[in-house]
Amino acid sequence: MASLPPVVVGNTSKLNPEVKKLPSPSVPFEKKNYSTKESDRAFASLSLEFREAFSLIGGGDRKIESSSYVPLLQECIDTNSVSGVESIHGHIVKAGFCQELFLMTFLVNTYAKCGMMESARRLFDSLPKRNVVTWTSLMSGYVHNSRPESAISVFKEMLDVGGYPTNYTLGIVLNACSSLFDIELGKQIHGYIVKYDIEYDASIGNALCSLYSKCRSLDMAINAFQRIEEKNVISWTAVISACGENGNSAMGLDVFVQMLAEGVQPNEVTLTSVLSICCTMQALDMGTQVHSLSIKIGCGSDLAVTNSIMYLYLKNGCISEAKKLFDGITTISLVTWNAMIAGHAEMTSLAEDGLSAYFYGIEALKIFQRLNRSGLRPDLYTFSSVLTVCSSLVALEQGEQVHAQTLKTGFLSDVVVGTALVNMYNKCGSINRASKAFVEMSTRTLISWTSMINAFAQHGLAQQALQLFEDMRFVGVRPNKITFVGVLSACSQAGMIDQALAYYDMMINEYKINPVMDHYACLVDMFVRLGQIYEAFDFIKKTDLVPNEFIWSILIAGSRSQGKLELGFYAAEQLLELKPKDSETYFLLLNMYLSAGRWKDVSRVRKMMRDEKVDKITDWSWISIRNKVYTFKPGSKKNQASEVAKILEDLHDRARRLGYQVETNMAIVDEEKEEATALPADHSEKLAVAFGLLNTSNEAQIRVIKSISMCRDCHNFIKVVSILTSRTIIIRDSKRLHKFFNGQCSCGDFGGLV
DNA sequence: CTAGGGTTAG
Repeated sequence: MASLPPVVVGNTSKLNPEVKKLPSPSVPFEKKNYSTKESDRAFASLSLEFREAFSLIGGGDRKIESSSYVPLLQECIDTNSVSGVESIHGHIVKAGFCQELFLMTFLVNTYAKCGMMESARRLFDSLPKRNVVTWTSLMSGYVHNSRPESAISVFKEMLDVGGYPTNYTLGIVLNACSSLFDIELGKQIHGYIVKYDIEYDASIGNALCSLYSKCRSLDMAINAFQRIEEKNVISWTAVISACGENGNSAMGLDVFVQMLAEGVQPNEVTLTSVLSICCTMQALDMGTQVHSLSIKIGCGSDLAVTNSIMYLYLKNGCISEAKKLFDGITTISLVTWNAMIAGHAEMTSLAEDGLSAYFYGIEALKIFQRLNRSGLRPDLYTFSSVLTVCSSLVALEQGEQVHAQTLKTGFLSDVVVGTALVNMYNKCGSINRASKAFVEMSTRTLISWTSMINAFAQHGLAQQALQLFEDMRFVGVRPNKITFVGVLSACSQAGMIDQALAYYDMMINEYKINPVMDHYACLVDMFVRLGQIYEAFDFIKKTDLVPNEFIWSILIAGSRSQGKLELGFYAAEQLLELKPKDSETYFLLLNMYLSAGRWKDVSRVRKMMRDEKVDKITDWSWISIRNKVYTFKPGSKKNQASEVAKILEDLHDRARRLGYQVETNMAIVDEEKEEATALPADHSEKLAVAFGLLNTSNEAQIRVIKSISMCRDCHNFIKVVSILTSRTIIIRDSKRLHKFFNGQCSCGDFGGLV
């Protein structure tokens, strides 16, 4: 168990040590007599709905007591009725109950709960006397209305006039610290709590637990939890959430099981926290059990619980279960919509193949449209997810529309939305607009900086990437391992070997970040780009690195372009062993043996493909023009006579005159197998690009998505097409983004190209 | 008067 924090005896002198001996907060009611006329007039001033409620408690009767207003005020809280509070307040004034401290306190609380902090404060200031509950009500109001700094200043005011805090008061102050991430004040309060030995109290312990959780100190949060004498369901829930929020999901689930074992009944809030943990752990089994449990304990229809389960199912690919839950919800909240959209957005990266990923993305956009029509207003969660979807769909037009919507609604100023926008423009091939979006952000997080650095790197703009990295360090943001992936890949693309090694060293020694596979991949990539393929192999051996698929495909591409065939075969066989179910790899290997004329190996690979039932590869491309999606398969007969085929033929002719040579050995053609392997394949992206050229204006960018990675032949061809047509052509394949312009590609003609 | 929850970016 971790030790308690040091007691900071800061400005706690005003805190009263007599915390345990507080005067009873409730003030006895004083009964008064009122004239009939007065009472009737007061009753008439009530709004209709409350007059009705009033008569139920005998409001017409002239002997009404001050406490009779409490249920009415409670009703205002429950229904969030602003006009109701004002009306009842008026009635109370007329009835002459303004001296009733208890009632006035309740009124302050009611104003606060209804979000009317100005009224609450005005009433508070007008009171001739207040007790600690009045003070606490006002503070709690500020916390609930997202004004934690006001809550703290009220707390200081109270201490200044000699008020005594209670455990409730301290809980609220801790809560305010938590919203402000003010760990310093939090520790002072904690010091006071330790000094007067009241850590055992649940309202204090629970608040401490969530404070430390929010301030990223899981040990302290657990410590606070353990010191609570009578742990209630809220204590357990707080500590479970703390585990989840601080990256220890497994412990969170353990604590949940322990809670059940100790016979503490979870409630809907507990289950939501647990479900959220299941989600991050992709623990579908546990989540399903919690789903059953939620039904058993009667909170199966709680909206937050349902949203969590729905999201869990989505993230685990159980679309129909998620849809069933969604359809069963009677009042769909914004969070429900957001979870649906985020779930589908997530599916686009989890999907097995590019084609299904694409359809999940389309589905997410459809849900977003339905949300817009439903009358609810999208928020920052919605916009961030939708922008991510636009990124994976390379859907620039939709992305621009969402951009406009974020501007109009004011959510553009949110840092997460801003970062999502940077990524959207980047992944749609527009580095200039990505950079503009980044520059216009008012605040930036590590993720924002990292996104922009990686964006520059992906576009082959090494200098800008490195400059931005230095800017980021200059403003004091600490890079993480993903930042270094951007930095190293920028160096590697530009062939800056010395800088790459220097940054690699900086990462390990200055920032104490252990290299991961992506960093190695950058360095291997760099050696290969510089033509040092044996150095690349040496580097792998030297680092005891077990290469992953990405590294093998870099080595394959390098070996092929440098004519080191034996290395290429070796690497390809390794890749196949690593990904035995990957049809793309089989075709790659097949092509390599075919082009080398190694027929024995050709038939061996063919046999393996038959055994594994790999007989075709889903080469699909699609292009979106004016919000309509067009899908293409590799050159099938029906396209031969079309205008698309004509354009393509013409482009081929003109490309040949510019020196382009067809590579005839690429076998990525389905259906007409045997023949097709010998023919220059019109892979799907060629058709999609031709279609795009035909159907857009002369200056427009062409943006195509492809389900598998581009082959070398198509890559060469499209480069030439970008010269012939003076167009920018963007192709996002399964591995990376290719932005072709004036005969060049942003990938630097490299990176797993086969 | 009090404490815990669901959905966002690399």
